[in-house]
Amino acid sequence: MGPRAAVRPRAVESEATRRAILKAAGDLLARRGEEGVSIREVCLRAGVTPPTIYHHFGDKAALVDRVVDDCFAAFDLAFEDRTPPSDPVERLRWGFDHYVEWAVEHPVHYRLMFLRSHGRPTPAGLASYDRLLRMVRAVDDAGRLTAPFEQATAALWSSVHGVTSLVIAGFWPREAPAIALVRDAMIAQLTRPAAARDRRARRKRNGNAA
Amino acid sequence: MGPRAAVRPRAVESEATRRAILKAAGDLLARRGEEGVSIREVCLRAGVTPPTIYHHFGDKAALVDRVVDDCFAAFDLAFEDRTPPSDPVERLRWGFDHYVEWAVEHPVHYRLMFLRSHGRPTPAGLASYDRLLRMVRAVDDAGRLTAPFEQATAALWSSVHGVTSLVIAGFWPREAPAIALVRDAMIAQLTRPAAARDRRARRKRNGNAA
DNA sequence: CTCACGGATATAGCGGCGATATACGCCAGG
DNA sequence: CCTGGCGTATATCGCCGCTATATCCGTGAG
Repeated sequence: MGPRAAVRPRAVESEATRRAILKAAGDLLARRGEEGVSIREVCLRAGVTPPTIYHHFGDKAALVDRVVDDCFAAFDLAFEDRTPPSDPVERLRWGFDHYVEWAVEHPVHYRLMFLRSHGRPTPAGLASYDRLLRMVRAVDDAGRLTAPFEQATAALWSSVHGVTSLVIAGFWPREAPAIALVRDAMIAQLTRPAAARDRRARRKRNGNAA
Repeated sequence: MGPRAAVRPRAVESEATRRAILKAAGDLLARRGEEGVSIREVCLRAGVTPPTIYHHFGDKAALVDRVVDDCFAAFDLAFEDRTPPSDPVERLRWGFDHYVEWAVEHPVHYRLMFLRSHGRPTPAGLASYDRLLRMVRAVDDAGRLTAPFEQATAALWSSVHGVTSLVIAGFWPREAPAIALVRDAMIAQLTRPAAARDRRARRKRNGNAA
């Protein structure tokens, strides 16, 4: 920890190697896409040799899984960095839009996270889903959900995932008007307006809502 | 063309080779999945050598594109083989269910058709989309569409694609109740009930509707 | 302090992949 | 009968994921 650490302990060295591999793989993924990530190329960028990667990660799929974990963390952070509307239904709309926006800006990552064939829910992925669950729970707590809680959550996810996949795959332009149509249709069907007294109370608290 | 063709003309021979390659690639895709289709394996099954494939198709991606064309044809056929409900809105529901059903039974093919990164609309793919367009057009012609025609079509496609992708990817079981929830929510929001006199006329024509 | 242990890394190579330069055989038009 | 060119085969390139084997060196027991 002090300046004397000219010879770092082996565990520290090993962890640094591990990080270098993950960083190289992540950079490669972002720059050259999914096909651009090869063990040999990662080795060149991380300054290691293939057996080191296999020692740390097992195989290429496991390495990619770890990178995908980081993607989920970045995905979560993109929501954490912005302040959502206070109205729970408006928060759903806000989340929908930012979900699509993030995915369009990181199509390679989104594909790895949600479009692969195995669909194993990673811990980081479950944390992301938990954020959605909490958003829908807030609507339910306000008495404004018109469908069973889990089903409504799943339905909203599938809606935003549907439009996102079509944009990512290139079938739709990113400004497709159908995106907002799907968003508003699902929200209109799964939620009900706030009761009049709630709306009055909210206006009093917030001034003008966005 | 006659029985004299003991020595087949070169063009016929070549076309037979082309078909053999496509058949081998299609079988391989269905049996071993997307990763199982390799030029060498196709060669073994079709009884040809690599340059022949490259002569006929250019590269592996083009060969796969041709196979995907056949997938769209099979997809279309799955709808052609069944008789849809006469009510245009019920036909949407019927189409939604059969879309999901077909995709769940052919996940590898669905993935190639709709989940790849390039999303080039092939002629066969456009024909499939045309079927959806006609279904929505029928709703519009009955005066029962609540959104612009193209947007409503796109929104319906994205909804069914969303639930399908999540099932295909393994995030949802194929019997997930949210599937019907999404289906009915989108249809409820994008269509309106038939006018009373239309409903009476339809009942008189059809007896009891399904 | 010594030294065997074992975790971490390197060298070299296997089998398979997509793709191709080159060459050959065989049908078609003269 | 030539002969041009299309369709196919041989052989090979460079890259891939992965691993058997060997080496280095920090570490912990004596």
